[in-house]
Amino acid sequence: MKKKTTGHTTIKDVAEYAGVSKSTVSRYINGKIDAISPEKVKNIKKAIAELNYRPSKMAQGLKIKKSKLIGFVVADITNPFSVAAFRGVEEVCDQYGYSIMVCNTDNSPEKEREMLLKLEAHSVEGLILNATGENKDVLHAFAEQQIPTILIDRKLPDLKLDTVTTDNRRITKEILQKIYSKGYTDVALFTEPISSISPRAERAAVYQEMASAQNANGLVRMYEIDVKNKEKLKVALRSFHKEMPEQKKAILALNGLIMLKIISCMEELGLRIPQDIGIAGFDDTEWYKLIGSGITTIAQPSHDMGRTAMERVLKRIEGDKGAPQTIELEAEVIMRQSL
Amino acid sequence: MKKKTTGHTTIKDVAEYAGVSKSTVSRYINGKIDAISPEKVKNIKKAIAELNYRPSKMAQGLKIKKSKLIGFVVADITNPFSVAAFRGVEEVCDQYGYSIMVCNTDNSPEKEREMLLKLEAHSVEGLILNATGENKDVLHAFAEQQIPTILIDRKLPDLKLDTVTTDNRRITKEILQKIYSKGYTDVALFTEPISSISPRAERAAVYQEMASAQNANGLVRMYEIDVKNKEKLKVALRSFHKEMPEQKKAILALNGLIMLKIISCMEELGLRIPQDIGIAGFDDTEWYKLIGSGITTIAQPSHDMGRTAMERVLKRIEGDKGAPQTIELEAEVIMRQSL
DNA sequence: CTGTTAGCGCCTTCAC
DNA sequence: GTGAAGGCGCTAACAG
Repeated sequence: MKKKTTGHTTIKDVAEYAGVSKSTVSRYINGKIDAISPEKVKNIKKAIAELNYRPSKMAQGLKIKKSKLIGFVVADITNPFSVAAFRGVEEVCDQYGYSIMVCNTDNSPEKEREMLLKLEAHSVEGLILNATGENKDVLHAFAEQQIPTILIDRKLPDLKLDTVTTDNRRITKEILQKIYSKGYTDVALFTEPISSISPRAERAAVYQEMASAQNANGLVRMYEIDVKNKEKLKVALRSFHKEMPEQKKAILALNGLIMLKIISCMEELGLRIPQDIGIAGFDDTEWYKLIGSGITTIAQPSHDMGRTAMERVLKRIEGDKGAPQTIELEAEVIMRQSL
Repeated sequence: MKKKTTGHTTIKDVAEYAGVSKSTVSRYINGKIDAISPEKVKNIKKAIAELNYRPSKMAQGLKIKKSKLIGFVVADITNPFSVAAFRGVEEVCDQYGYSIMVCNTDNSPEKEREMLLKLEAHSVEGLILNATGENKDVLHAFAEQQIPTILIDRKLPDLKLDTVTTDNRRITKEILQKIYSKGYTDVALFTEPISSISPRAERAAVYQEMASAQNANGLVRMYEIDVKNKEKLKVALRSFHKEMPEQKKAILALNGLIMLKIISCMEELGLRIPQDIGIAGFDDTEWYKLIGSGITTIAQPSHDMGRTAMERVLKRIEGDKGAPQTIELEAEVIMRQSL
């Protein structure tokens, strides 16, 4: 009956130490306490404490087919959105005893594929995915194995999956209206490549409609920029500033990353905000209010999106077989002085 | 021999479909291909592809005692340091087929304890920990089970564990020298509660030495601030600014979070940087160069710290039994215009 | 080269 | 109330 001092303690050790069978220990672990005689309960409790026993999730999982693992796959962990969403996911995971495997795809479909396969191999019970737009086949495999998958932020139209996003169209319209109502007559959109990323596409579409109706001469000015290429961004910025100098100019930055690059380049070019060009964008950071006199932006409920997504996962795990639903959370325009 | 269309495919399914035994499939999975007749190899490959088979890590893990899981526990996922370090960890994890369970403790020892126990239950093969300073007993349990644990950023003096940090003393000294050499005569330290967090303690200690030697009247001015309490911070800021107005004043912010709060409060108080008070701090963000004319700061090699920590974990997993080592990476002062 | 056997740590009938 | 037995999906000798 002496304590082992090394290696992992198993249910067998506990059983022997407590002088009962493995079954009884198992019952104890699983809370069937009032089906065990009080004395044995006491012994088992003591054994567990002294042996420092922790039931192996792997063994439990193998048996009952529940890993207590959730996969959280983000396109860019560097994006504050990802971190905020993570915290939301985490809150509800903690509450229900789930752990989170975090994967970062860097917007690379290949990396995403690897991560998804890895998560599948690890038997995650649910998946929260900020998708690149590819790997439909793997997602299909998840569906076949009944592993609930929730899309976050980015929709995948042809894949009938639960989705949590923002009301991109409405909010984009709202901010553009505010821009135009401030007298801007030449509004440009700066964006990372849209490819098939739904929020980008939706925002761009609304911009196109509104710009062609309200920009001077109906000119739609969309600049697709590779954020790694600062020089090209500067060229774009300079050319936008130079053309039609008599118009009052503003830029709508399609996400936080490109906003950062724009501000940085404008500074280097000696372009003033908002005197030379007004700016507004998506995503909010605490830093925004400290840049110049504050950056006007759209704050997404990132944290809530994470929470909501994980709550959906939970519902599915609990057996909800309802039709996939798309949940749109409300974003909010925060007016500061950059317009 | 027909394909199952639902549920998880197991090694048994593959074996039957390919007309071989489970052992042979197992051999295939584990790369012992030249110990199998070419024809069977072909059949197995085909079966795996058609059945969409992915070996269960849980079952493998149970058998060979390798979960391919790494626990990454950070005190504050919101801190850019955590994200940068994560990416470093991730890089090497990807390379070696490990997955990462990310846990956020919010600097709460209780939450940390829960997370650690959870990770232990999941049989992580290694642990990278940005510690709160408590839970030595659980860490002890990890050691007993030979689960390599690497401390990152924050040391735990009485625990002889591998540790990856920054040369806090040297770099703090360097930046303070730069501050004093710019003619500042009244330098204050603003910090979150130091408690027993090693980088904070080390930075504060160096500050105390240098301030008592070089501040006017040898005055050491340390303000311990709860970052949640903006009012108290403002009071501190105002009082620091008012006392001895004839001295040239600067603040050293002990980390990025408190820096953010300081800048924000100074703005609200109408205090100008650096005319009224010069500032410098720790941690770097891309935003720093855009605030005013740029914030002078210390950039930590966060990403490398993550990489290095994970590399250490790997060495330990591979059997390195050497004495625990403390690896100090070099930080760097980035001078901008806030001083 | 390949199949049979015996577990890994745990849970779950099924008898007692 | 309790233990013995079987099996989750996989690997690792051990015989052929």
